[in-house]
Amino acid sequence: MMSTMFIELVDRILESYEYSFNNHVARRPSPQTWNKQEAILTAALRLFVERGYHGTAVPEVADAAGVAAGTIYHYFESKAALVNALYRHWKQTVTRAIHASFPATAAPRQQFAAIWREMSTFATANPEAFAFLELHHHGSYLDDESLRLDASLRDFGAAFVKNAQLAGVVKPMDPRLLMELVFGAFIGVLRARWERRAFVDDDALVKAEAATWDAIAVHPAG
Amino acid sequence: MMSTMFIELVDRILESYEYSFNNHVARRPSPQTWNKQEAILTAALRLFVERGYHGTAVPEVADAAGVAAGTIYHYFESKAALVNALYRHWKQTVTRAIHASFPATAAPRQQFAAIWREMSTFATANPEAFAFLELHHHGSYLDDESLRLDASLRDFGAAFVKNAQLAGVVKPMDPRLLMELVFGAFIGVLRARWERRAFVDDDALVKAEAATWDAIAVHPAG
Amino acid sequence: MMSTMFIELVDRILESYEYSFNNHVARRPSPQTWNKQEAILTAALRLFVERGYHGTAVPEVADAAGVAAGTIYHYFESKAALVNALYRHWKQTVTRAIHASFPATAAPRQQFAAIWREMSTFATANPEAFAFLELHHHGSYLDDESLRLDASLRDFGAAFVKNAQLAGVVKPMDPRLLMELVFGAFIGVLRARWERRAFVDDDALVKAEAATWDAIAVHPAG
Amino acid sequence: MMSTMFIELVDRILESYEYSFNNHVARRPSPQTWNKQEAILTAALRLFVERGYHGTAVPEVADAAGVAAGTIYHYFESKAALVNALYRHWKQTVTRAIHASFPATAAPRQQFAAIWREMSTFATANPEAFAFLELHHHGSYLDDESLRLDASLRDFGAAFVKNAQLAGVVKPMDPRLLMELVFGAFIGVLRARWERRAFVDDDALVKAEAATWDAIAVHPAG
DNA sequence: CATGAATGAGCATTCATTCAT
DNA sequence: CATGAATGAATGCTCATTCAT
Repeated sequence: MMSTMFIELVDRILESYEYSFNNHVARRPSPQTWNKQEAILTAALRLFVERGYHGTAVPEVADAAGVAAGTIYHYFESKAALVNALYRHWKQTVTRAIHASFPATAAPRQQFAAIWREMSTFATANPEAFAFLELHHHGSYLDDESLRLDASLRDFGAAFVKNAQLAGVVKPMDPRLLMELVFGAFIGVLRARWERRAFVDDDALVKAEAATWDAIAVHPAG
Repeated sequence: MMSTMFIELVDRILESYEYSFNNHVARRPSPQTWNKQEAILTAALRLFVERGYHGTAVPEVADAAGVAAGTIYHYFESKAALVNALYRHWKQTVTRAIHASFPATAAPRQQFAAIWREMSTFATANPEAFAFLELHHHGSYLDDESLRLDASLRDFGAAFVKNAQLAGVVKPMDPRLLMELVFGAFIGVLRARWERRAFVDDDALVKAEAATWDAIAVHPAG
Repeated sequence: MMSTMFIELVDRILESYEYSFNNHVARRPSPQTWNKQEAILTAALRLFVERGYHGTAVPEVADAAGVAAGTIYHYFESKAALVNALYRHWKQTVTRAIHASFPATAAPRQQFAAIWREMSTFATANPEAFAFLELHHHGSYLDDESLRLDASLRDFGAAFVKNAQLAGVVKPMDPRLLMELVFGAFIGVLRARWERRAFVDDDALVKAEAATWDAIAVHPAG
Repeated sequence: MMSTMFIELVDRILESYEYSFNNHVARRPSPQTWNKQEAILTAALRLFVERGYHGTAVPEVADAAGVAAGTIYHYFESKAALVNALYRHWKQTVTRAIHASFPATAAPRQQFAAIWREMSTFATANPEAFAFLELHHHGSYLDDESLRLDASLRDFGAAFVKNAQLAGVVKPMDPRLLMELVFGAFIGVLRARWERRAFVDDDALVKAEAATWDAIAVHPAG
């Protein structure tokens, strides 16, 4: 059974979907410029992943996007606004996907599997976006709104853990700690795949999911 | 029982202890200059963690270390040599600590606990060093020797997992995957502490260790 | 009579006129930016002559040209590219002038006078450019193309000497040696004027020409 | 017959021999340090010729000389003092040699041959020193004393020309101009050898001497 | 909207010189 | 005398941002 708090959290997250990456955009683009903004974001994603934020020059992004350097400043107030828009866009995408597929009435074990599966799907379909979001340290340039989005996904994870603990199937520990442990394990596996230190196919991801569930699950002979 | 391969790996790691962070230092310092080199390394560690490699200017490091900008180039050939010396120094320190306390004849469960305990001790005693080593993407500026050191610690972890699998106490999956999953979980927990998203004391670390063991352990009823 | 080899050389030189100093320029400038590029080249010429290549700082060139330091790098890839563009521009100018006024069908004595006159005109009209081209040691920063241009002018001189030797009016010695001797004498005279060690007007240049012809000419009684 | 003026000039030059390259030296060295000073000068000569004055770092000179960087400042007040000492040393050496072998009572033709021969000998025996003295533009760092030494050799040359004109064997032109023309021709030939643009052996030098004499000589049918 | 030339502060690095030992 | 660590101003060059077109 779902706790009230969890339900409320989920609602709050749904509301936050309103925040698009246009929040920090200099102007509201007309349809025909959409392609240019998208081209900029796509180029920026690749370059930020390849060389990092500080290692990527704005004119390089412009070149890769096929636009002039000045054009970037029509769509984004600054380099920092660009990286935040990127971060927000993809963080919302993954958050939305997780939530959309979350089986609110299923058992925690199935919910866990669903979350893991959704993150796997996202990381497989958008490896650069996943690398950008989770494999980099976004030290100082993320703004409050970006950090809030990140926190909201973690809140969701922690709420799920708390709920599962109420159901008695997850270890009675700090839910935040367990949530971070699970995310850490997932990221560890995906980073190993990204950095080609391990061969990780769908089957391996499913097995890793079962193993990670074991980490937080209550075991008969614990 | 310990496999031969595992023993050999451990020996190779012991040999690699010879490499000090003076390997990539421009000049061999005399005793009285040691303080200056240490001051540079300490300042660089803090700043690289705070702002990242590309986000930190060499003159900033010099200021923080209380030396002139040019002095850094008496001790390190370049900014890249400095960050590699730093990386190597701390990676060796943690590798050495793990190995020194590794109970080669104990059961895998105790070995796992020892590794986790040593990493916890290191991360608690040197939080900045741990953040530097594990929370950053060390993209393009790490050299082969630094990468080798990182790989050697992962080899050790994978060898441990393989050995534990031979003993039948760890799940029969790709040992590299399990190793990365465990490291990821550990880093996740420590990152949560570093970024103040969770209160993680020694007790919590011990509990997290038990949970993470569950992730890779074979369980009676699955 | 003109030797075939000489004719061919002259043709090759004519072809090389295609190479403008924009060859090594970072971007192709639009008409209105021409002034800035020219301002940079003019300032660089003066400063390189006054203080030498290594003795001139790029920001000094920028100041003298009335542009920002960074602007230089819009027009030239590097300081070395700038000095090569400068060298090439003026070397081509003088080479072109010599060739354009070369009386291919005249007697060697008149050809010699024409070459000398053209070099004199150039050195008088562009004293800084001549000083830059001939009074400096262009050690390590000249690239192959620049060296090729220099060589091509010397080839032309040597070919002229060889041709004049065939006509029996020039001493039967290594034509390259005679050519270098003549160029050296010319540079010596012009350097004396540049460094104000002698008063050298047009009349003096004409007399010096006659004297230098005597150096290579066959004399009745030796 | 030798003019009085010429004799007096020669005397003044002889006096100037007193100025050794120790004039601008920080301390008067004791015998055992002579080697170090010499080592510094030898290393500096080579490096200044190879890379130019501004292109050579003082610590590089120290390295090449096998001394510490600070040691150079025991012998020379500054980098400029070092290059001036070097210039003076070699300029005096060549001046002394020319004068020592100058046949004061011989005919101008023989005197000319003697000067040329002495310069050839010097340039052959000390190619780096000759390259340093004559093939480089010593723009801004030569001090008055160095310039005076250079001027005194040119004065000698001009006086010789004037004397030969009195004897009626040299063209009646500005003697300074003829002197510069002759030096220029000589330098042109030697530069061609130094830069390997022509094969110049002793025989070629003798022939070049005869040619250069023709440049300034009065010819029957001029 | 879009451009890209222009800016100038900031970067990593060098190097002439000093000075404590 | 001799050293070489230390300095810090200066160098060649980059790059986020602006703005005239």
